[in-house]
Amino acid sequence: MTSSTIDRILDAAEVEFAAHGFVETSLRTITSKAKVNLAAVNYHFGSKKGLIQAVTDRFLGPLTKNLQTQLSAYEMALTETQDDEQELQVLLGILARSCQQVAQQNHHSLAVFARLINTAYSQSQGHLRKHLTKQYGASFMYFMKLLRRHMPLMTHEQFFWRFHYLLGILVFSISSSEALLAICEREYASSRSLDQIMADIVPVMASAAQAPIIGDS
Amino acid sequence: MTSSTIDRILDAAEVEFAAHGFVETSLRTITSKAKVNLAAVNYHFGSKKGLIQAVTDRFLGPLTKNLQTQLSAYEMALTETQDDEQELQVLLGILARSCQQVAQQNHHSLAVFARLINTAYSQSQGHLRKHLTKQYGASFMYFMKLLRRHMPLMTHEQFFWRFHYLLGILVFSISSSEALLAICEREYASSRSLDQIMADIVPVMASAAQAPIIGDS
DNA sequence: TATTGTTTAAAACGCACGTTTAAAACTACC
DNA sequence: GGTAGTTTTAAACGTGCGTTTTAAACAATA
Repeated sequence: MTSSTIDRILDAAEVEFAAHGFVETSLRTITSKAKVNLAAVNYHFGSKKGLIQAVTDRFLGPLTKNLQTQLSAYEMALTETQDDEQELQVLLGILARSCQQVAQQNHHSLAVFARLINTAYSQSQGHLRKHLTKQYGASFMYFMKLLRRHMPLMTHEQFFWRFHYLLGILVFSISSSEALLAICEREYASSRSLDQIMADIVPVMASAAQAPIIGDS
Repeated sequence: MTSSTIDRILDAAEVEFAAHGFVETSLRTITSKAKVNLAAVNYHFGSKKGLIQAVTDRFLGPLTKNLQTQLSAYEMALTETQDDEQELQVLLGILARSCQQVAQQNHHSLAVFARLINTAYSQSQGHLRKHLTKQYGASFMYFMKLLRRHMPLMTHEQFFWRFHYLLGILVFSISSSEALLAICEREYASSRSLDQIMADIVPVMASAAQAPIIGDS
């Protein structure tokens, strides 16, 4: 099997990146966990940056594809006269479920995704963010366009901010999910899962989306 | 002036930590920006970890103190028959304003704070999180106790999750504020500030807090 | 089987990091 | 003014990192 090395590197890297982040994970720990020679990363991926991109692309591709198909199906069925509140929750549910389905295939990819978004937005000179929006931005633009319809009274700027407040719920929930689930297990003896979190946040995001506008511009 | 070195280190460290995070900021860049000898950090703070703690303590102290006094004042004036929705916004506004006021004294401390929370919740074996809750947890427990009154229909577990969803809005907004403000400036030619963001998110958090409960437990 | 191209292996390179050291400079007090 | 304690300085130490190199092992083809 020729690609066994590549896959083992990607799997190990995903786990370590999800647990300790990009910079705090060394190629030496990745390659040792993958039981692969150290030089294999640079041989197959060129550099550590190339590996990070390969890891993220592996789930970002399916995620956007999944999102895209679900969104167009949603837009098709939109003409029927339905409750706007309900439609909003369906739309937000699509986003949550897309994340969820990607996570089902690989439990760690979603944590990597959240880290990716967080680091991308944490640097104002966001080359990573620009790369993400250039590569996968179309799907998210599509999502934003559909979401925009449910917040017609906002200006574009107000919607921009509100959208990122909603994104904060999603990203923080995912990136903190491991810690929060552990606390929940210990404190309330309740074994939840990431699926339940993703289901939980949909009505919360919907309410946040519909909150009155106060901004002065 | 004896403590000039210490203060210059703290100031420079805060700026660099806010901009590039803890691990990606080296003592060499900090000491060179502070125009101070490299060894000064280890001399005055013992280690890099000690410096990080000193930087965070410098604003975490005032923040919790500020929060504490505002919360007790809030609790005093609570007996009057007021709109619950309005009181909730006041309470959330206290949290936002506490962050805001700390940020006014030092523009970068709030970004460091957001990074701190993010990294604390990103590791499930969160020694940093436990240290934070042990050191400053009392004020946040107090806040949670007051917030809890506005969500009486939830179980403790449901409240736990909902609280962290709200926290996601706050933390993501702060940690992404620099990037988002830059995008907003470029895209909408609108010069906003962190103060406006803090004011913006209050009604959003309030709506998120009041969202219906769906969770199965 | 010989040859070519691809993958793995072990070792080393250069670099940046946090930290330590030991002497110099400074400060304050007798 | 000399001395003890504190702070600053310059240099080096050891470590771990990403990366490169060179050769060996392997695979496929003729």
